[in-house]
Amino acid sequence: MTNLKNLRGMVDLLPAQSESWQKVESIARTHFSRAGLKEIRTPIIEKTELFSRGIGEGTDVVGKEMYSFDDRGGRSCTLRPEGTASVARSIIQHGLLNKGPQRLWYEGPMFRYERPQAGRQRQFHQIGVEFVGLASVISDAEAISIAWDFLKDIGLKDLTLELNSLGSNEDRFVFKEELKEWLEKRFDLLDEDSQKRIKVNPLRILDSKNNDTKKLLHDAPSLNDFLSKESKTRFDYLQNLLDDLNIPYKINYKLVRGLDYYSHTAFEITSDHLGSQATVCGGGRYDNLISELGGQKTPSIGWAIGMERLLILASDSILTSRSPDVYVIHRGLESEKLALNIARQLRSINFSIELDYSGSSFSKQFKRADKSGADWAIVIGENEVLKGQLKMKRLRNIGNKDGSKEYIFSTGELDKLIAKLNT
RNA sequence: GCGGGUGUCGCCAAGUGGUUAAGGCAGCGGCUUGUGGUGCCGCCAUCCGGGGGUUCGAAUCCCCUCACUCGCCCCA
Repeated sequence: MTNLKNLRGMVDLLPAQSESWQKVESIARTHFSRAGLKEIRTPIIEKTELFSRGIGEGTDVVGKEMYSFDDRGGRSCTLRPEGTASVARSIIQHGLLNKGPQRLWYEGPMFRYERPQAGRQRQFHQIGVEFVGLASVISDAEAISIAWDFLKDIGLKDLTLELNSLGSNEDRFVFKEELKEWLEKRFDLLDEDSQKRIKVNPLRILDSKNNDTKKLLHDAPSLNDFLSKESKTRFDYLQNLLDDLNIPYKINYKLVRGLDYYSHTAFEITSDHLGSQATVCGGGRYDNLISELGGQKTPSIGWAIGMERLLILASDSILTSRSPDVYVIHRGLESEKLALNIARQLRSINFSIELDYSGSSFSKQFKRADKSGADWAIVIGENEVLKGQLKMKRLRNIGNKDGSKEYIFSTGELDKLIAKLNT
């Protein structure tokens, strides 16, 4: 087993966890379908160009985190590092906007070549929502509220919604020049990373984690002061709507986010229980992405939640795994046939049944039955077969009304056994 | 790409130069030739991430390497 191990940062999802994932996914689906969203599934590999153009050449994701390779035809391909660009591409390609605005969700693996650490893997999973072709502030509020309510429903506590407005392209352009000038005057005081960023992406210096730079930035021009009247009104109205929905938020003027396509609304939902990678959900408005990729100008907003991070935070009720309803114990050839048959019949009416395969002693089988967590054991041995009977035993005391632990049914009256199971 | 930490059975874990590598959990078998959750007994690493070296002798010291992990950057 020395060579054949998983690639770094690629994680197996083992049976012990898959049930929790399914629960989360099922809750997500409920939320999405209530909100009238439709699912979209796109390939996990795209032309490299889609991401470099869509996400932005200057971003970390494109600059150093993409899983890119040439296929046998010499085309440069990339494992998707995020979902939005693919969704945008698909919408343009299939002319979906001719049918009106698209309200979509997606789920699946994403790939980023980074050093793995807590809450970060190279293959990770996002579940995301995109409202494409919607410009109104209500759509921002709606998108945010879907994320917020979903996370709350999963049982996450101590979440913070951080909110900012990046303004329009024009706002940002003016601000960027101003900021650049301000920073250049203080070039020597900046940390190395930030010095490099001045030319490429000065906005990103704003959320530098370097303490000295942070201090310095206290007096830097704020993007907020450069927002046009329209942008400001927009931002104010969004806050207004969130207030109405009783969704608490914290304005964070330094929140810029690492993908180029955002404008106006940008937000993150964070938790202090995640260690260093605090963001569980991130998103924003991307009014220029679709046109950037060759479509019509199409205002849009979306977000993505990291499944792995979500599951780190999920409540115990999501994480506990389900036991079978009934454990079937049997010994002997005839019993085996009957056991298989009974299991099948009970399964057909939606009971979950675990059948013992060991052929070991009853005592052993009972121990296993107990460990399985099942409430009931059905015991089928030679005596039972001879008498045409089934013995059913209660393994746990929950809801034991009549005080009895053992029940005997004839094989002909399975309905009585089922009635007992339902008590 | 750059820092810090760790690497002994499926999981947890003792052992820090002296040769049979504790223990617990899980697993398997038995006590109990048909009845559970307790208890008791037995089995379960010729090997200590890998490769070199030092030594009479190493899991324990040195070197290299790999993997995992936490953090930086950035993000989900």
